[in-house]
Amino acid sequence: MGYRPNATARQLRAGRARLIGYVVGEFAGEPWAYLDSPYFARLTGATSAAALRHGYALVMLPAGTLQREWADLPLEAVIVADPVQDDPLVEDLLAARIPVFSDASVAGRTGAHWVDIDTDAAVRESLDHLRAGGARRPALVLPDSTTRFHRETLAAYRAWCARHGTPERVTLVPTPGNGPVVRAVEQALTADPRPDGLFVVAEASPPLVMDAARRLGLAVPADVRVICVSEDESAAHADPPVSTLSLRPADVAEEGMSLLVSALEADGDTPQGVLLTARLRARKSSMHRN
Amino acid sequence: MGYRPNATARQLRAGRARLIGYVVGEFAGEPWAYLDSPYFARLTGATSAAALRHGYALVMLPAGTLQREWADLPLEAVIVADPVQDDPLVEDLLAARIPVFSDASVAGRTGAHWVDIDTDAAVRESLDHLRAGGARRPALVLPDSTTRFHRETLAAYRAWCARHGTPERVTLVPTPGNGPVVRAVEQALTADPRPDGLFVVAEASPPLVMDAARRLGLAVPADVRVICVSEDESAAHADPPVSTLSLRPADVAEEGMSLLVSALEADGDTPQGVLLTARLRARKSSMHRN
DNA sequence: CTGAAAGCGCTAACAA
DNA sequence: TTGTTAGCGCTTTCAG
Repeated sequence: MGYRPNATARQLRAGRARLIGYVVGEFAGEPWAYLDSPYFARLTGATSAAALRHGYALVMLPAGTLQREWADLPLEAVIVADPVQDDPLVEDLLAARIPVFSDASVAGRTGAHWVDIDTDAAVRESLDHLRAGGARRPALVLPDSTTRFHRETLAAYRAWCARHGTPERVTLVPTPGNGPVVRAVEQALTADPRPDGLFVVAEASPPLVMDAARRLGLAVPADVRVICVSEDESAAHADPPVSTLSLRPADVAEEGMSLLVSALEADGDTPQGVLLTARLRARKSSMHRN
Repeated sequence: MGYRPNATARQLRAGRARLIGYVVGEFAGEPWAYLDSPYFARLTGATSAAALRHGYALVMLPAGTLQREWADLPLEAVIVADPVQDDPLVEDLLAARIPVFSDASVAGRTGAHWVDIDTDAAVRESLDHLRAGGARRPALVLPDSTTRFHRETLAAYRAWCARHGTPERVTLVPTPGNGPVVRAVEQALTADPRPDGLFVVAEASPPLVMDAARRLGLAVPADVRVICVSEDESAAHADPPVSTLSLRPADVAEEGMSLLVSALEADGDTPQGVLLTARLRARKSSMHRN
């Protein structure tokens, strides 16, 4: 017959709603713009998938809001992807004794768990790769953001430059979006002396980065070797194919959810974390032999 | 003091959980791949935003699953974005008496509401625009999918060709992704006689479509005028800037959520729907004067 | 105006 | 085995 048990009543009885909140700390200005980023799109999808597989459903929350604005949702935990520095949301959540899952910036705090990328190793590998391709003066194009990954990327880049006795060439991108990033790339490539390597951390469509170099009359990789931090599949189809550093959103989601679920299930307040290694996909844009 | 009311108990008392499910009917093979599409990314974000604004939270559900797989979620309604033809999920939901919100393919069914794009008008406007730019033999690059929009696009294209006495030139793209679409574009552009207009409905990075034409030695728009159905912001920055037909995901989400909420609140079983007009953004890739 | 009680729909424990 | 009951935490109603 057509009987369907009442899910809410079961949840009340069980004492758990099997619901996990998901917020992105970045892009506070445009609360949902983060889905336009291939990285966050993948991360969000993979997180949903992993949650479902563990028997939890994911509730999408708008970036830049506080716990009190959706306090009437029975969330067992909240995932805060890429929080900004001293994110008030993280504090709010922790104060409300709601388990938080985020990146390494919450490491050590009670009720907080995390997964993150080994930024230092990733930046070092990328810059070493550019150097191996002949780039002696690699420039960095970085979003002007206080995300842990971006802060650490800048620090790692500076350390690398110091180690190699190379002056730093950093162009900050004020806002997300293809337009601003392309302008920053052009700016970086027209500096004097011109960089012979480019590490584009700000998210942009890789074909557009190639277009920018072409417009300036620069050959990639002969004149400038390029690596983009990107999950955008179009990198492989660009002309030339663009080397990418993948932050492995699918694996981050997978590993993170396993950790979160065991923490929830074990009722563990003991903070735990996992560190993953980024993956460099070398393509033609960075491979050059003199 | 630190008292926090139990959300589940309140929901049980209130008899409503203020939770709405969200599934995409397409991409059944890769349940979460839809977020890689700028269209669905926007649609998903905007739907979340609109839901929250109306006091509902959105729960992400994997494409290609059935109601029974997440039956223990207290969903007041489920949004099925772009269902495939005779989608079993829609039937499943309707049978379980869960209100469904989807596209025009569910129009008229009890407990179902919808919002959709006027496909016929959109296709006609696009092809007329290509023709006004001098394209006498426009070709169509279409995903091999049974979504209502894709079915109706094909029908509208055929009707337009018949009306103008032009033979049909249709290239079907077997699977989503930049690679397959770019190959289909190349195939379409190397047909004999070569088309002088291209309506790319399959989602691809617009700069890559320009790259494909360039590789074949074709000038855009002089040799071939191009319109892409795309929400990808990179279209505006491509070389040349690519004309796009926007399916207005943000407005679809907005209008749809208003309708859904009033249906839920009014307890209305009477089917209702809204039809929106797509927006053509003419850029250089389609503007040519002989 | 303050306080007690009923009941939302379920499940787990217990009684028959 | 099958049937009854208590109680999850809240809100609303009703009594004091």
